[in-house]
Amino acid sequence: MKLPKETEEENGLAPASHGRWYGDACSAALALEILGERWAMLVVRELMLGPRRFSSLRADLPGISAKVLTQRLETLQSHGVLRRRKLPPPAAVQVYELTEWGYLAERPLLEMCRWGVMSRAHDPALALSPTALMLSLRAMFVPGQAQDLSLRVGFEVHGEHFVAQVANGSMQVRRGEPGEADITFTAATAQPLLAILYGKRPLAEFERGGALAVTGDASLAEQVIGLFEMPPKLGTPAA
Amino acid sequence: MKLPKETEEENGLAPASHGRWYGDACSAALALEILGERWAMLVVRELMLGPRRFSSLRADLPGISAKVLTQRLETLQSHGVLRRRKLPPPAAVQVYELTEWGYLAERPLLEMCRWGVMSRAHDPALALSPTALMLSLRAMFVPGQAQDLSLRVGFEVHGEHFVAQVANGSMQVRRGEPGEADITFTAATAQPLLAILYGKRPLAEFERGGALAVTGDASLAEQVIGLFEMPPKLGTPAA
DNA sequence: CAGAATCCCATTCGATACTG
DNA sequence: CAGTATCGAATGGGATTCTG
Repeated sequence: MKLPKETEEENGLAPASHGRWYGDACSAALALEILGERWAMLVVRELMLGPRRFSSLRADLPGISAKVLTQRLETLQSHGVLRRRKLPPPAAVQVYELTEWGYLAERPLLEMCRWGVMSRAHDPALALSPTALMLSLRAMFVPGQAQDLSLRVGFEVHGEHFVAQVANGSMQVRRGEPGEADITFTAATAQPLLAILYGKRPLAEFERGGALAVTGDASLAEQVIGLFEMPPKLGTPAA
Repeated sequence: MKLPKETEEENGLAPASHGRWYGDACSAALALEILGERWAMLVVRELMLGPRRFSSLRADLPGISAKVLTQRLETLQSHGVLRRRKLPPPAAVQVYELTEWGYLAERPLLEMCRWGVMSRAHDPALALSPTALMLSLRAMFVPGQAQDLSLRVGFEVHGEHFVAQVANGSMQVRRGEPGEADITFTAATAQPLLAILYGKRPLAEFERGGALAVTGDASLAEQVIGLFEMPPKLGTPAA
């Protein structure tokens, strides 16, 4: 145990490639070992809606350093959660992309979302990346409200475009160009969208203030808002 | 930031009672802040089937030190995930117990289970606490297989007793005395149970070896085994 | 821009020892 | 039994710098 580290740096796959290990057959412990490391699950979150570049990831993970991001990407790659990929020649940039298994981490991630939002310590006023916002939509989506609804909702947040496609009581979210949607919400930050979708604040208030624009079939707005619901607060009030 | 620590130990509830903070409105980030700390989610796991004592927790979390367990219990309590409770006079011992919100962490926990088990790095030969075994049952339970089944399955592992109650296509697990069940599996460790329930190894093999005993209506064993299924392996093989 | 390499402090972990 | 106290070692991770 006190060997001056010899054959421990060579293999990026040993029992624990970063030194800790629960020694527990519980698969949750293994998952925690991989996703529970600081920043790891948030990196996965940022990749959940498609491949991203290093600097793009860094921009949406406020506070992460280049070093730590590099380390996490390496570790996650060694565990098979993501891979490094070179885009074909015209672009020729390098991106990080979740593996099939990595994409399946959406379920634990959304459950963490739903659990965390029940805490009274949750503060929606903090910064929220476009990807995190779109994933929160999936977390707070109430299938029952969408049984006979079929529509495409566009979102443009901080210049990034997404489409939420509602059909057969379920909803997918993907990156997509504007114009594909029946109704589109445009905002510079996530906050006004949080306010109207989850806080159920009147849309007009934010449209007037210029914080939020709605284009397309605006009559669908109320139905869209009805698709989402936040769980009740249960955590400790503040102490 | 360099103050000789004055008003920092007093409040166990500051913005971040242990110093790190993602500064992210994403509720998953908050959940990670609380449950993503080393050992935290495993402590919650051990409490998931009912209140436990300090030494009992420690015994089932191989490798945790008293110091770290104490710290985690404090932090989790300050976040409202668990509470410290004194049992009524006859017993008068102190136990830790999840709050309502704490119990709701079962969903993220089970999703982590289901995700982690898809890794080829998952090693079922490692130690598994009785509680972790019982929760794995809930994680691997396939509702479809139990539609018209109604029975109570008893488990005795390492001297601890549990009952899995199957009805209406769902299954609850709780601590319970032997004799409440239609069929009971008894084993000293979790391994033989993992082998027959998930590995679909023949029951007889372990009964003969004395690693596993079945009492009650043994004809139900096959049906019980059919209730559970492991997801396919997807993670990196080993490198 | 995408990292790799350094530096360095603060935190944290785990082992051991101690206590009501 | 249920923790507390202390200590040394390891690690984490922020900032900065350098490079292809």
